[in-house]
Amino acid sequence: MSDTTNDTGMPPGSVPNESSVEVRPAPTPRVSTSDGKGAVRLRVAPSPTGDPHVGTAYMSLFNLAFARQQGGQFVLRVEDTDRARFREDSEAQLYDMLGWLGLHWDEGPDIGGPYAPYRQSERLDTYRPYVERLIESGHAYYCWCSTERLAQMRDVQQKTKQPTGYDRLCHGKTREERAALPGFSETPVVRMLIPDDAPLVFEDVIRGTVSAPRPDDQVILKADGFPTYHMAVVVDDHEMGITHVVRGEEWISSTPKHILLYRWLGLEAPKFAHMPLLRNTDKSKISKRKNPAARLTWFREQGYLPEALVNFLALLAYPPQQDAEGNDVEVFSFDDFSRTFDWSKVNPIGPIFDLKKLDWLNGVYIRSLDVGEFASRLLPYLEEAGVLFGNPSLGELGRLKLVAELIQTRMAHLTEAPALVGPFFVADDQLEIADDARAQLKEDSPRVLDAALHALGDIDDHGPGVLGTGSAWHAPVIEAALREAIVDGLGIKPKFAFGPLRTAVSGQRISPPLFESMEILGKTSTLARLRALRDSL
RNA sequence: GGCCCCGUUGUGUAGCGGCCUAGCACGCCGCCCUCUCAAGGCGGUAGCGCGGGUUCGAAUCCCGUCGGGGCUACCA
Repeated sequence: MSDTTNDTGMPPGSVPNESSVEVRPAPTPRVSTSDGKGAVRLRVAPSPTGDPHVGTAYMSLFNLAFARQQGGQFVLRVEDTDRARFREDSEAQLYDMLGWLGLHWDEGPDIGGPYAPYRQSERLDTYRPYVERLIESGHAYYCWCSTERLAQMRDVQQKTKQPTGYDRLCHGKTREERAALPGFSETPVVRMLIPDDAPLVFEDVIRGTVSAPRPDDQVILKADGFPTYHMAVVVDDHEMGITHVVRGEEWISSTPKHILLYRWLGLEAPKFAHMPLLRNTDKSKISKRKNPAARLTWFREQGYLPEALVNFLALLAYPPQQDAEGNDVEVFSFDDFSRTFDWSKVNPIGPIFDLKKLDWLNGVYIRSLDVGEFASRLLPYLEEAGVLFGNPSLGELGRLKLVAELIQTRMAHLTEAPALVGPFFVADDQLEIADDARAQLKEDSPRVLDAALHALGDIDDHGPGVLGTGSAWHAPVIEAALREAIVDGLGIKPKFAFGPLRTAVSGQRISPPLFESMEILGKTSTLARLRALRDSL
């Protein structure tokens, strides 16, 4: 078992105990230190065809957990063989998101490694000899059929309810012989010649013995000279020394092709683990079209903490951790997950990607952060919303930390911060009173506000220290004064006594605790805001 | 259509022939706490798809059935 440390999915409470709000240093460029000789080697092999997919993070998590447990390596390989769907910025986004999640790879296109290059488009020369060997040994053959003929053929097969599959028109023919027939294309592809006795059963580390459909004569080299996934994955996994192929269940049906390729090439096949597929609410395979959460970037936009997402993902199709007494523990770190990880515990049922538990977990992680750390995580969202700008002053950061303390138990998403924090960073005469807040003011509001103004005016806020510290302007004093004046004095129930004050101070119906808010704002601002609302009635 | 994979409360899971009148977490509902909203505490709701077997005994094993999903590309 590995004792390799990593910084993925920090557990609650393991954050640095830094008491100030700090701005993060720029990430230092990573360089691969892998020697490619780990006990086990796993990889994740996404294709850069758009926004990074949540499934990629899910696969990476399980790959990494096992690799770390075994003291092996985790490789990131970019499968960019589909030139039609290739998206330029996709790769950078992928690095960004996996890095954000703390799912770090030991080798990859960006950091190199002993088996570089890690981008398939840069490995074209690698595949050629393998394809040649297959053609020479008679396991593969050229095919000149045009896409039109292929489509037509499939059409007929489907209409006559025949199994679909290539009809081998080109097999055994020379270019000249084939050219005489219709549906000829100048640039050939190369196809596998699937034998009748192709092995259809294989061992899966999650599912045990699995049988798969009989493949047809799959294309392994495209007309544009790029290998298909099937060819590239087998060659690369072999050349890169991959010991465990972990991928989605959708690949079960093509595994026989890969096994055949390994066999023909005389290579040892890796172990296979087919993970269940994450689902939309309607149980279909999770898709960006049906589910915004299929986009990895969505989680950061929505104010989720990366450690919460990692924790959540580790709970999908996998049981929780257990404590010494055998009780379930749902909140845990990547290291805990990795330490106890076992393929046999993976549930083959495809879990529905339901955000409810993630929302709860996010709250749990938010509450577990040190206040300073919490405040610094708020910064990007506050800047995005225009509550704070560029380089906040020391005073602003100090105030933010005080406010952060009040709102930490009141948030499920970081995106909720601007609404809660905003009132503390707006000029008194710029504070907007929300319509719904104003609407719920009762006819006794003026009396309440007058009483508050009077009672608070008597509190002495002079004294040493910032924010009135050292003065009498403290939440307990403020509360006592207000209760005496309004609850006792006017005989108004607390619930109604403080409503108008809350609205005056925050502009909202719902806000952080009132008296603490007043303390942070200071006497001058508090009175100005109470006065402003009073004057507007 | 064909071939595969899968089937425990709304969701995620535990269960691997008797400890199951099916446990846990989230959600939901109610109560408590309370200056709002949260957080926290306490309690509650809801499930083995269906039908046959095997067995003294089945959520657990077998068969069928129904249901869901995946694949069926010069996409991954």
